[in-house]
Amino acid sequence: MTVTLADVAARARVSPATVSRVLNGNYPVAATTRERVLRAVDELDYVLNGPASSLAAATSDLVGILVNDIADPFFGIMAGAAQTEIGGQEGTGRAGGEKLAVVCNTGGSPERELTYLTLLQRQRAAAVVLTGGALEDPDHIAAMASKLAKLADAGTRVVLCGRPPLPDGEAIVAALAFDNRGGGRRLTEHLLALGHRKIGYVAGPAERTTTRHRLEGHREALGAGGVSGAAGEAADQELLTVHGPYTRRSGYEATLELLRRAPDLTAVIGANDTVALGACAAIRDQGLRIPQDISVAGFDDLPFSVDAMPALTTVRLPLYEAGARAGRLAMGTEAPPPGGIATIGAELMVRGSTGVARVG
Amino acid sequence: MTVTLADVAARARVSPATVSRVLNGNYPVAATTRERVLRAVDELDYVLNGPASSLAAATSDLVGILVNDIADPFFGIMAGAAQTEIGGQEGTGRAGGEKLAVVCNTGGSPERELTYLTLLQRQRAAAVVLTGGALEDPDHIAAMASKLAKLADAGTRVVLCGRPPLPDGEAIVAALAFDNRGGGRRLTEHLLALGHRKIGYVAGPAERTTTRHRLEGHREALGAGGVSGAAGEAADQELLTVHGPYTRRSGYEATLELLRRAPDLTAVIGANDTVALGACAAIRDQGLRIPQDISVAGFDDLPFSVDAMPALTTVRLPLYEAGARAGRLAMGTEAPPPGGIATIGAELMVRGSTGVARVG
DNA sequence: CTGTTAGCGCATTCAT
DNA sequence: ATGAATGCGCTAACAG
Repeated sequence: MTVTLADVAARARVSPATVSRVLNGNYPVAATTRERVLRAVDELDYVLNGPASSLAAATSDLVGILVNDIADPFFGIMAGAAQTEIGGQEGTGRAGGEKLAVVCNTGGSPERELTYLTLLQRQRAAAVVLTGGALEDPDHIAAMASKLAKLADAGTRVVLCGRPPLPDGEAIVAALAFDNRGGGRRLTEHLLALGHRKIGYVAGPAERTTTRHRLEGHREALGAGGVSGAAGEAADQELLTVHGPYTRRSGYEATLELLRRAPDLTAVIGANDTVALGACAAIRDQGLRIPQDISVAGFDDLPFSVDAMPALTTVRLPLYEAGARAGRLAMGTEAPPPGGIATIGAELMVRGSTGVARVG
Repeated sequence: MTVTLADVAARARVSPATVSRVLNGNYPVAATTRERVLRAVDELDYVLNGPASSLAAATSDLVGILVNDIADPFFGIMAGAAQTEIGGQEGTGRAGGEKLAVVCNTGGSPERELTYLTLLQRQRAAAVVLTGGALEDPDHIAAMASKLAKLADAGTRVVLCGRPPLPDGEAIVAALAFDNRGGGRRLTEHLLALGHRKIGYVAGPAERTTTRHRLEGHREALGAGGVSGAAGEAADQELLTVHGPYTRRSGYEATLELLRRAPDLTAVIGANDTVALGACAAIRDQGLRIPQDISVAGFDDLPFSVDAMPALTTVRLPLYEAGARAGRLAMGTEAPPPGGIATIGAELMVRGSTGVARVG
């Protein structure tokens, strides 16, 4: 029924072992023999049996890329870059040594994150790339650390991309972390320099590393700027912060809420660009102008941010480069950074959505 | 070293077959025995060997979802929906019967599309979902048809989502096609009703089904509206059409080109929303207003389209619903439509970016 | 309901 | 450079 290695061997008048060797290309085979075998492969339209191959070799060519939200270009860009790096070597059309880079969407659910890792472990994946911020729940962190350690034990290469290293990060090949704190700080410094003192902050989901780091950078800048230094002002800051998911809707509603709490607001920072666009919509719906009445800033610099009117001031994260590097790290084609940890810079992009704070 | 089924069996004092049965849950096992086995699984921290399992059973739990561009929410939304439907049954944390839904990014390259299919075939994937428009090159169509037939032969369920059926579509389980032609027609009818007669069209990549169908709908409406009926006007239409990739940049540059060719243009249609946003930027950079001077419309109704200023008139495609349905079709949990083919409606969303055509 | 037996298709020793 | 033999870990008949 289905063509096997033995069939190819018979047709090429060689032993199965020889066919295996030419297919895997990791063993010397006479040129004429190889030719004969490849011809037989084509003629029979043979396709290697992956499971059998993986079983015998005790490793597979599967590489998993985990993302929190596949519909968000933030992850799409990183995942696409990693996948290009991993599975990009334009196949021969035949059965070569290509890796199968696949992306798995956890939807931000910690359970599904663990489930996917188990599934990948079950497949004896060659590598796993985890992208984006992590949940800060202690139980989940422990479960993840244990799971990743087992994967590493079984020979799976683990790479973190846009995610800070785990407490006990021995198991991982490398962690590429974004400088969310620094980015957040620079963004707020920019607003302070424009004279803003009442700055609303629509933060991301609570208990996520990304959310916390960006917020910490923001408050760091406020403190250094003397805005939240005085007693009583910490509570004020709490008042000016609202948490929510990374959606336009969250940005819209949180901004309305902030405007209600503090009508004298002169600027709003969004957890990311999508949230910031929601904030823009809310502000305009209130009859206010951007940036004359209220400045708005985002985070990530996704492709559409430059298209907003006015164009969005934001913090650029080199998503493609980070994803590509993670892909190479997973393949073992790039040396890990010293200590296994690298911090990736975040660059402030000043555009039209932020301006001098209005007076009064 | 690594824990196997036999180890679990020994610890639970049952035969390997029994362990296999409780793990796969597709065979009656005494409750107390099952309990004992599951305890042993947990104690030993056993994880099923996927390749071995797939080899013995001659099928795997892998489901591939192919997308043209993972960084584009158009695909992200469909893929995410399909993945939720396929791998969504919140795992027990242990090793259950979950399917592994994975998305593969072809980047629009026909070679990579075929390579991924071969890789999936090699893994003996349980199902494959192909999303988005297809390339119309005859060679590629033939290669795809042949490859899909082989996959189907090997027991892989093939589902098309947002892609028209293949010429000889016997092999596929179902094809869910978007009504791109109807959507394109209604969009242009809307513009004609507003008095537009000179309509620029920034089309998608040539030789793609999606591009052709949307364009056909557009021209159908023009013909019915008497705009391109007269002789000589066909050439005029060619002049008003520019092809390019689905990018903002393409929309921007093509629009500048269209404006150069026909300064009396009163409307521009983008191949999709991203392209339309690029068109908006170009128009504004020329000092023109939307929609007073020029109307702009897109396609897809991606989440950000409503955030443009003014909000984008576009054609809504129910991407999430289509993806979810494709997922269920792939799982076999939903009956295929009659004839295996279903056309999914495209709804016109009129917003602020289109208005009455200026006179003169 | 449970145990026994046989492969699944390939990679890899060892020979030659 | 090639062939022969062995086993990877599991599922699927069959018995019982």
